[in-house]
Amino acid sequence: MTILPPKPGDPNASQDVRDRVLQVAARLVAEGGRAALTTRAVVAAAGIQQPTLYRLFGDKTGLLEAVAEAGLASYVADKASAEPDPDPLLDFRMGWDSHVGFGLAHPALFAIIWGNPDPARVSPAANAGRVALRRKVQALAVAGLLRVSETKAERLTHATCTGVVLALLDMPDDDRDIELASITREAVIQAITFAAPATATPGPAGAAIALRASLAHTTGLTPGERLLLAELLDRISEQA
Amino acid sequence: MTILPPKPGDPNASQDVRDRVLQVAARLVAEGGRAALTTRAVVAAAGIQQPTLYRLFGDKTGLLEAVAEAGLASYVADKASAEPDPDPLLDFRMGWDSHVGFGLAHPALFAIIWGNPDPARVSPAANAGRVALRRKVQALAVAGLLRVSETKAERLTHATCTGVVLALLDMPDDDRDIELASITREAVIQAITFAAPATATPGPAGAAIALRASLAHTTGLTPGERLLLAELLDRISEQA
DNA sequence: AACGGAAAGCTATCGTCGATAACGATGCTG
DNA sequence: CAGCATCGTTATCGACGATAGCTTTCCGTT
Repeated sequence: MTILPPKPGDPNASQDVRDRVLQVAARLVAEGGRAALTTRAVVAAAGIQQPTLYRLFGDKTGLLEAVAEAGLASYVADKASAEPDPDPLLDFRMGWDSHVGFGLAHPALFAIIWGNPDPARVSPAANAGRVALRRKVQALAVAGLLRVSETKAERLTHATCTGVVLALLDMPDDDRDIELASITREAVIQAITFAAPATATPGPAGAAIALRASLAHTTGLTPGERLLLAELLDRISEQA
Repeated sequence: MTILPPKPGDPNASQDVRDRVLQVAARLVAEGGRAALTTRAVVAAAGIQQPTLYRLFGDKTGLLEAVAEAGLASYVADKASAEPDPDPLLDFRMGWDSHVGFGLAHPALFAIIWGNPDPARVSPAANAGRVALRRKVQALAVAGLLRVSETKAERLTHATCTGVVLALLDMPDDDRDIELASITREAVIQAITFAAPATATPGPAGAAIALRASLAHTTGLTPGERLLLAELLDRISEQA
């Protein structure tokens, strides 16, 4: 007459329980951040006891890492099902966008995995992501596109992509400058490969930006004219 | 016969106590990370009681933010004492390196401020850093060096620099690829600035002249808007 | 079919943490 | 001197991470 222990005699009941705990924990993290992941909340929601939780995951850190790894694994499972694109550059772009997508879909998990650096601990989840990145960088190198060492390219990509996602997560979710991700991605490609720029640099934008910046120091304009001019310059700037 | 309450009747004793608490808290964070910052450890090391701590900082989050702000403030105080370098590009590089230096000097504080995104909360410490960055980007724009909008340049710089520092902090401190910081810095400069200034003469007039010259190549403007913009640019140009 | 060992479950508990209520002491003000 | 505000002090609450010790259940062996 307990809650619902699925089957006492199930041979793979352990794995079943473990999956259920991970599912519950992932939901708690997604809803309330890492602070909401308390052992008591997990055991209550999963219908188990605290000692069971500790037998499964060792301690709370183990649970957290298991949640992170499972979340990342379930995300890359969809992406990695298809073999990598033959174009290494396109594959690199897709990998970048996928990583950004994971961050936006699982803000708390992303911040836990990549927002709390600790040289001592090696996170299996972070490792998995790094391996995927290394493969894509290696493909670039094989294609002769890399202008820096593989290590440098990998580190620069990982660092900038992580920074972009954290910056995006710090904006209100209904006002995220998602363009920031693609702009940075192309900047990274520019920095590590010989690939030609995807978009040519327009002429007027630079001057418009410069004038916009010093607009406050202009004279001879009415307030209305200045406001109108600012709007026009902003539009030209964004065309870049 | 207590430990050492500095002076019961001191008029500015409150500020004195607050500073002492901040100092103790900063030391605890630096030595043991954010987990070591418990209210009990702080009150014991500072020789005060828990209610005093809560009267000073509201709650633990308030204490944490105060520590972060004080740490960042004490760091930028040294740097900002001198006025910015006249060369905006050099000033930008120095700002980047200073930010990286702060991160390496205060790993725990950096991770707390920039590694845990939360759109709801506005961290005063993070704001201070952002203001400093905005000034430097603005100087680039005024000099006609910017090829993207100020907003984009600021966001890209902030995101990548944060990512680089977090990546560096994730390496063992005796094997940090510090070159990663400068490589990324130059990549960012490549991405957001022109190699050569876009405007020959700095200031509004020069930018207006440059934009007026390339006005025919602008897109996204109606004929009426283009005509109006031309008139405004002509008036600004003549102010030179 | 009976038995022994192993694995898992359960209850109860410990020490720590963040936070606060309630009281007392002190100094300033009118 | 009375009143008030500020600050220090004690005691306590509920929640948390973690664990000891006992009980139950299951499976393979004899």
